[in-house]
Amino acid sequence: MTKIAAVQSCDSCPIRYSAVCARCDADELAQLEQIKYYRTFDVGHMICWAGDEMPFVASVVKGAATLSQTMEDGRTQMVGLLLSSDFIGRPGRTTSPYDVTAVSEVTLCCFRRKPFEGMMMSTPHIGERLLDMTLDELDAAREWMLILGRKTAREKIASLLAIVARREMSIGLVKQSGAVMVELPLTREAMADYLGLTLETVSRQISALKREGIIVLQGKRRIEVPDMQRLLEETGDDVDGGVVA
Amino acid sequence: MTKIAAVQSCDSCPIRYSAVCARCDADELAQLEQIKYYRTFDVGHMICWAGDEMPFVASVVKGAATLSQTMEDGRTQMVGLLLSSDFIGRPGRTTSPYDVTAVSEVTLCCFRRKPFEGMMMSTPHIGERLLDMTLDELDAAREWMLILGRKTAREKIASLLAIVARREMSIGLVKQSGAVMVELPLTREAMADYLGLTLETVSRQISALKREGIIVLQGKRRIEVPDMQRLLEETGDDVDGGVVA
DNA sequence: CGGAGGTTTGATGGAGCTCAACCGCGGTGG
DNA sequence: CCACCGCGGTTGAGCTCCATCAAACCTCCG
Repeated sequence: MTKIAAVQSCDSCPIRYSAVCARCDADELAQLEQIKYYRTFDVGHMICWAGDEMPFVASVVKGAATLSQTMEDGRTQMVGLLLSSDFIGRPGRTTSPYDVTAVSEVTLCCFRRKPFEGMMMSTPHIGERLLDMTLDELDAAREWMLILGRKTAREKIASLLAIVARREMSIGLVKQSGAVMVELPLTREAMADYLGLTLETVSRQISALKREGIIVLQGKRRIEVPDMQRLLEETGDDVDGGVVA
Repeated sequence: MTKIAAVQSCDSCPIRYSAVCARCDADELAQLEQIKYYRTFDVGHMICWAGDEMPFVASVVKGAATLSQTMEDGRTQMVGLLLSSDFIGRPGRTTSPYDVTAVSEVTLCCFRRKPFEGMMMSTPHIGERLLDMTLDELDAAREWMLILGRKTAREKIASLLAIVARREMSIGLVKQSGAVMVELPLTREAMADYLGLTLETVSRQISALKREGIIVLQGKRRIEVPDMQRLLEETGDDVDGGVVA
C-alpha cells in the first residue's frame, strides 16, 4: 500500500545531515521543503518496476529498499540495498532500470524530478553531496563484486552479516568489541538474491555458522555475534593486516 | 616502464568531448592545461597498488587499464575496466583501494590532486560531468553484478564479448548488423578475473562458442562475430523485448 | 483448524574448479 | 642457427561445491 504521509520539517528530520541535502544551508533547505513530499510503502510492495516512469527522486528516511534485476527466466540479482539516507533515482533519467522494492516499511522523502534538477543547477551543494554518495555506492558495488565473483557460500554469508553489522555500528549505539546484535531486514530469499546463491544454500550456511557458535539466532531475523573477530575471519577478507603495534 | 610524455594541447585531444573535461569552456580548459601532465605505462605495468598513495587523478587518453581487488590467498576479482575517457581516482581520497594495472599501453592525462580539487570547487562543469560519469559507472557495475551473481560461464563470456563489441560500436566505425570485429585487450586470465571464472573455463567456453560458429577467432585476441544477434541470444539477456514493429 | 509464507533439511546431479599435461610462439643466448 | 625457455593458451580427468528437486516444519493469522 502507498500512503502520502504528513509533511514534517527538515529541521527535525533524522537524515538531515546524512542525506543528499546534508550540506544545504537553511535557505536551500527552505527551497527543498517546497518541492518535497513523503510517501510510505508497506513491506513487500514495489516502489517502482524496471522500465517504469519514475516521476520523482527520493531519499530513504526510514526502512529498507532494494534494487534488483530479473532475467527472462526468473533469475534475479539484487544490485543495491538502500537504507536510511540513501538516494533513489538518477537525475536526468526518467525511468528506473531496476525493480525497487520495499523490504520493510519504507518512508521516502520524494522530490519532483524537474524542480529537483533545477535546484541541482542552482545550488552546487546538492550535486557535490550526490557525487560523494554515488562514489561511496560505487565502492560498495565493487566490494560486492568481489563477494559475488570470488567468495564461497560461507564467506558470502559472513560478509553480508559483517556489512550489516558494520553499518549498524556506524549508525552508533553498539560497542566495537563483545557481543553485537544484528537486525537483518531480509528474508532468506532476499539474502540469496543479494549473494548470488539459492535460498537453500543460505539457510544451510546460516545453520552451519550457528552450529559452530559463530552466530546465535534470536528468532529468524535477529542475529547475535558473540565474537565479531571470529565472524570477520570467516569473510575471507584480510582482517589483521591493518593492525599496528 | 613509466614515461612522461610530451604535453599536447587539449584542443586536439581525442577525448576532449567525452572525458571529465567534456563540458569545460575554453577558459576552464586553459586552467586545466596548467595542472595537467601526461604519463604512459607499458602493458602489464602497475599504475598503482592497492593502498598506495595516488598523487594524481587522471583521464585515460588511450589504451586500457583495470581495477582489481585481491584476497590474501590470491583470489582476485576485477572491479573496473577503464577505457578511453574513463576517469581514475577519487577526489578527496589520497589512496586507491584497488590495484590499477595497464592491460595495454596506456596514456593518462594526469591532474595533480590538490589543484584539481580546487578547480572542482570553482568550476561546476567538472563536478557535474564527473557525477554523470560516476552514475554511468555505477550502472555498469550493477550490470556486472548480475553477470557475476547469476549467469552461467557461457553467458558470462557472451556478455563480455557483447559489452566490448557494444563499446567498440559506440566509439564508431562498425556497422550495426553483419559481421563485427572485436579487439579484446585482455588475456584469458584477465577475462577470468573479470567474470569470476578460472582461465580454463574461459578457454573452454570460448572454444565451444567457436566450435558452434557463434564467434570466429583471428589470432588469440581478435574475435569476429558473424551474427551479433546470435551472440546476444547467448548472453541470457532479454534481447527482443524492445523490438517495436 | 487449516492454509500460506518463510524456513530447514535431505538426496542427487552437474557446472565449474583443480590439477596436470601439452601446444605454439617469440625471445634469447650459447 | 637452433636449442631452450617462458608465457599464454588449450585440453583432459576427476572432484567438489552448490543448485535442484523434494518433503517437512514453524508460526502467524484468518
